[in-house]
Amino acid sequence: MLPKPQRLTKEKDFERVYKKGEFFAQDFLMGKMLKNNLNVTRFGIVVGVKISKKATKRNRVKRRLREAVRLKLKDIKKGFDVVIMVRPEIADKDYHEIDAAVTKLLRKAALL
RNA sequence: CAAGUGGACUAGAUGAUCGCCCCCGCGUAAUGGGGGGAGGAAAGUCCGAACACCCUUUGUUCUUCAUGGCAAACCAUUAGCGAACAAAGAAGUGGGUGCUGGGUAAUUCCCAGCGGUCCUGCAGUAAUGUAGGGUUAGGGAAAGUGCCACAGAGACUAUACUAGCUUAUAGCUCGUAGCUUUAGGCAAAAGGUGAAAAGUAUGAGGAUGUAUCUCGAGAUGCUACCUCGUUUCCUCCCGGGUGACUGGGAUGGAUGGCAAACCCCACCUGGUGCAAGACCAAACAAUGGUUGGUUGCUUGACCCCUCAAGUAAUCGAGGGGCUAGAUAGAUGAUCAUCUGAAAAAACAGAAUUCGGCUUAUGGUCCACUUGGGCC
RNA sequence: GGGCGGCUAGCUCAAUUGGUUAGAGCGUCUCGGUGACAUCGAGAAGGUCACAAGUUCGAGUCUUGUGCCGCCCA
Repeated sequence: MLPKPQRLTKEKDFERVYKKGEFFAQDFLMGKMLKNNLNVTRFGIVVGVKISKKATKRNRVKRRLREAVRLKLKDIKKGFDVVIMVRPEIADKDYHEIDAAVTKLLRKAALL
């Protein structure tokens, strides 16, 4: 799990990133990012019902994504709000594939 | 051995690294230390309750009018039978339940029983009875309405097509007799239709009628009606049972099915739901809505053990235990080893709480049923 | 968390208050027609009425349970 200050929690924060954020994508991952004028980078992870109707599978995907992001936190540039979204193919991927995709995604966004 | 049904138990272990949530009367300048951290279904939301607020009624107590002064502000309301506390839910538009007794906070749930029904065995000529097992939404059809397709003559006010008897009429014929046409009446035992044919069924004997077969007579099958025996249901009487029901007897009687068709009867039911509600702050003249936060939030119809009551569901007493409480939402990720056929081993993620029901599902064990093999 | 609705042919929809063999349009296939195609004409195939159980003589229709899809409430 991410430390609490580095989570995106408020509905309004998500709305702001959705409307004004810069879009990028890689494989089965998508993201939007926006400067937040803080000295930390905050992450929000969105896994919708379309990924799977089973709550257990969605939770598994979210945990793996968070873990992949958490292990890279100290190398990530500070001062952004990032929302990560997923496509349905992620349901069959194991942790190592997700980890590799997250690395490529963050490099593409120039956060890493 | 295989399959099915029912029941009980279980839901990987250990270690390493990196993390998250809650608690601590452990501790610090800070870093830290310790403890706890998803399910049997957490699911579906099909029921029931707790709890909260609102509505109505009643009772008790307190007060005799606090804020504000009728509106420029996003919306609504704003001067009155006021406020607080407690108890109750009358009426039944409507909704729900429906054999009996018990359990429970309560139920459409659970337990035990009664009746029906199905299967197997036994008894009997048969109807039927009886033992075991399964299953059962099971009040009322002599309160009323409605429906019963197709087929069939007729389908609940029964009914006359074929065959039969009979009256009238007209025709053929020499003819009072015979045959035929048309109209009406009688009769429900035969034929054929259907889920059902008019309403208890069945056996024996008599009797009547009829169909088929062969040489007139006989044989076989069905049979109105009568007698006797057994039997279903209704009514009444006497027993048994808390009761649903049931045993015996009597004279009298015979009422088609469908209420998961309308309906009738009996009983239950005020409404909304933690997105309930409460508090703090912001804004407003005030209150509410609104926005942000706190709370409600986990000690509870709780769990475990022993003894007692009860056929059981369940419950009484004693002892012990504390077992998630999040809020973009924790309870994890990766690797290694072990058990294992397989650890990528199923189904699946708490959101106010609890009790049921239903559905999904890996493994182990037990009981029963069916089938096969061996002795 | 709470509330509500739907499911019939490949697609879009019917089925008259339980009744005989579930229909229509589009689409598909075959034949005709054309040098070939379209339009057109003729014909045919295609349904576990979402699934299961029950009530009934009889169920797409009634009852109950299940599954799937969708909508509403901050």
